[in-house]
Amino acid sequence: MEETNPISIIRQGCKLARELEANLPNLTDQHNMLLTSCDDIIKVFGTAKERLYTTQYQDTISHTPMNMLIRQPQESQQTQIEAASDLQGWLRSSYTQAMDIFQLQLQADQSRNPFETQKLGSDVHVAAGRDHAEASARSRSIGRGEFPVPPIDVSDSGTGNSSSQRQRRRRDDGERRTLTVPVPRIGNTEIPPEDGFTWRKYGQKEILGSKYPRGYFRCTHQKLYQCPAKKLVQRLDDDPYMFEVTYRGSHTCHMSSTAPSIPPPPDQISHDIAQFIASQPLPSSSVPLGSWLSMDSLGRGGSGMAIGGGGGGSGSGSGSGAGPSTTRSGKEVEFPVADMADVMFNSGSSSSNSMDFLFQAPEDVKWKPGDKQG
DNA sequence: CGCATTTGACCAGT
DNA sequence: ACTGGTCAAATGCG
Repeated sequence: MEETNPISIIRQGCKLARELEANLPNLTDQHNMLLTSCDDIIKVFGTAKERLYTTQYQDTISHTPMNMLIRQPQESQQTQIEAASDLQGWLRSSYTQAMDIFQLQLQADQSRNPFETQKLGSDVHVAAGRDHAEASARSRSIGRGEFPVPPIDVSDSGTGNSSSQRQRRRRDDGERRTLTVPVPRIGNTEIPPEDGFTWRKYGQKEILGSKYPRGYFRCTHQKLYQCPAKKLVQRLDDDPYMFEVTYRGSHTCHMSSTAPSIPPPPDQISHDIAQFIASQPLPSSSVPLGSWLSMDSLGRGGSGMAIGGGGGGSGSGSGSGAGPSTTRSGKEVEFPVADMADVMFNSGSSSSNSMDFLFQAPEDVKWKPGDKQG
């Protein structure tokens, strides 16, 4: 591409995304075409990100996928932000798609050569994590010779001890992938970054040498699909506005749209959708569907005690837990958008705070770098 | 009532 | 022994 202006590149990417969506009905069966198209879009956005990175956003956007573009409209770059504002929906949905594709490709790539995933990650940019983080992660995992092993298999991990003690699985997923993503500076900054999947928190732990606790998440559908995917989310010590997200395992549940390992019972699907819907602050109808699908993590005002809650003494449920604060997202959107929309808008939307909370001054968002409130 | 989160305890790896 | 990762009871919320 000849363009060098990042915004122009972004526009190009959005255009591609629109074209893709327009042709979506014709391409539903042509996964290769879809992959190619998505890849093109991803590359375009990746290029845009590089431009941004190498020019003026370096400080804030460093390792950021396009969602960062969207998520910090308050300070400088007003012009670009305005120009990009109408693209937000597309960017967000594209980001979600990119993550999906990224996951898919990772899975495919992993099966071929787990060591090459980083290359793919940097290509996709969505996962172009810090080198040192990646390196350290790899040195921790791959360095020990860990490979993706059949997860879920609770039977044992070498020390088949059986007997009465409860079994604890460890390193049931081998591969790790670390990326650094920005904290949304608007809305709730406590919410871990959106990545296109739904996660359920199962633990939090203080990590030696880190100011902030590490949150442990697993796929919401772990049981349903026996999905082994997990992620660890931790705020960076030196940059509290960045999360280091480590993905472990890959989503088998995600593959349900193409090659489901275990098809979920229909009622479970509707149950999931119902829950998903119920937990969403439904936006005004003017907001592109794709946008708010991935927008939820930005502004779910209130909940999201997922991260940083409090280390040693996070007051338990005290936090305005507006319901399940799993990082909901478009993962369930394996269904046609129209269907999803139908379901959603039939569910009785009432709220109309979509973009509003996104761009309102984050004044009541009290970001406490120390957090420990002690 | 069901589900998600919190949190202390337990377990595995180094 | 230490640290990170996971479990599961307790708790809270819708």
